[in-house]
Amino acid sequence: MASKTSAVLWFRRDLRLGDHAALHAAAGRADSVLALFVLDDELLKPSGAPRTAFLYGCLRMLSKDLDGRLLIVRGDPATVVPEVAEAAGASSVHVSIDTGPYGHKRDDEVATALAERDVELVGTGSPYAVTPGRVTKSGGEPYRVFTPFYRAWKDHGYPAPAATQRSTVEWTDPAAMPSRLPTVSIPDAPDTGSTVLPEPGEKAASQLWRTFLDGPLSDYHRDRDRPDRDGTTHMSPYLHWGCVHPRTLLADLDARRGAGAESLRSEIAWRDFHADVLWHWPEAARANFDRRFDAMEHDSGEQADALFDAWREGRTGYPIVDAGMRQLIAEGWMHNRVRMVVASFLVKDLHLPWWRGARHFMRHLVDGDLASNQLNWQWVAGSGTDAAPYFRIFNPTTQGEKFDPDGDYVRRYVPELRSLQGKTVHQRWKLGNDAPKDYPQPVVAHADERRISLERYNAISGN
DNA sequence: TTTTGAGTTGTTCGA
DNA sequence: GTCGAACAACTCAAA
Repeated sequence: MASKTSAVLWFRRDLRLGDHAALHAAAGRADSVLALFVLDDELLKPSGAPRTAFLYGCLRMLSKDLDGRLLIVRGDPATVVPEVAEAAGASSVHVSIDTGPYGHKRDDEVATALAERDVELVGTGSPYAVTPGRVTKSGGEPYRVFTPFYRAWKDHGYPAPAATQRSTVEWTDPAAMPSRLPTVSIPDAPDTGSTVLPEPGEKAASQLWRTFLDGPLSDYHRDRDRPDRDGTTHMSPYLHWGCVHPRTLLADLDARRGAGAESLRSEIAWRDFHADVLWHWPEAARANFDRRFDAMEHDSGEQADALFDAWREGRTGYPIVDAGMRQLIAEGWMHNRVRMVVASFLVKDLHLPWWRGARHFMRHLVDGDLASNQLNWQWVAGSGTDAAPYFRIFNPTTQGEKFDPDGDYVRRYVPELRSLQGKTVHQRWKLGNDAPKDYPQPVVAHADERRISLERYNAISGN
């Protein structure tokens, strides 16, 4: 009888057991599979407390689903993954492909280190419906514009969800592993202050998705823009850590008709698009995608820092902006429409560089995702793909009146304005002496700042 | 190579 | 209050 073979399944942004291509690959190749997660300080560094706490929660749920058979080690993956593979007697380490700038480099190093021990690093699937790099123009060039990408993405197609095989997988018991491995237990969640996080894990993701399908989906195309309504999926943190795979969601959407399903499908494609762009242009995580914007004049110094603090803390005197910034701190999440409004305010009204805002978002968002975050910020700033026309500058007051027409969203997050009725929360100038005294005056005048932004844009565009 | 149509999410102004 | 036009020019993608 042949000896038993084993493989390692190294979890990263795929913290689930259902519809897991790398798990299938591992189970198809070996008799037993060791589940591994590596606490990589390098990866966790830019992640703020909310995202780290959510990650630890997801790890706890995953470990529970594995009956505790999840090995957690701390260290540099290029060192510890080969150690674990050797200790497990594995001939292959299986992963979902990571196409991010850091993950890609890390996996190259790990693959090299593994190869020295005759262990293969096998990448199967990715956290995207279509793995970045696969959708190209007919000449093989990557897309820079969403709409043609979206058409090609739909033509390319995405695989159907794979059936769950968890019962047929024999999981290796990490308790039987040598003690010299740098194993740790899941750390206590970092203090997230007053931030209330979503329920972590695969089951929570699945339940939330079912609830969305049965309710808000049919009106998603309308309600997704309304921060005062609960019309969005709230799936972003789960998608980020892979508690659910996007193709699982797409399969449900494809089984339904309607504008809501089509609208959400396109949002999922946006997520794929930004990952694809970052795969082809990794420097877009830090630098302007359109390098002409390198010459854009930004404000700096004490005054600018004070305005940045006002923005961060939600005391700009623009209610929809302040509500959004306070929601970010309260929930580690902000409604998408409001993300655009506060981003536009930072860039076009305060004249601060987009990356200052992007960094703040990454520190506080539970769903903080490098590709989506950085490229959406660049979109607002005008330096990204599909850049907004120069004249598309959000008016924070108009946006508030339009998308929070009854003022419910603002009142939820800005207690100083709770005494105001209806949409008057957006129109304090109408109140005269009745305006709340404990809410700040606008830190800048939008009309003036809009003009300045247009002038600065003209200065770099050669007009 | 040239041409053509189009490009997530908006605002303001004047009739 | 509502509505349509104006707001630059350029790049991208595909025929």
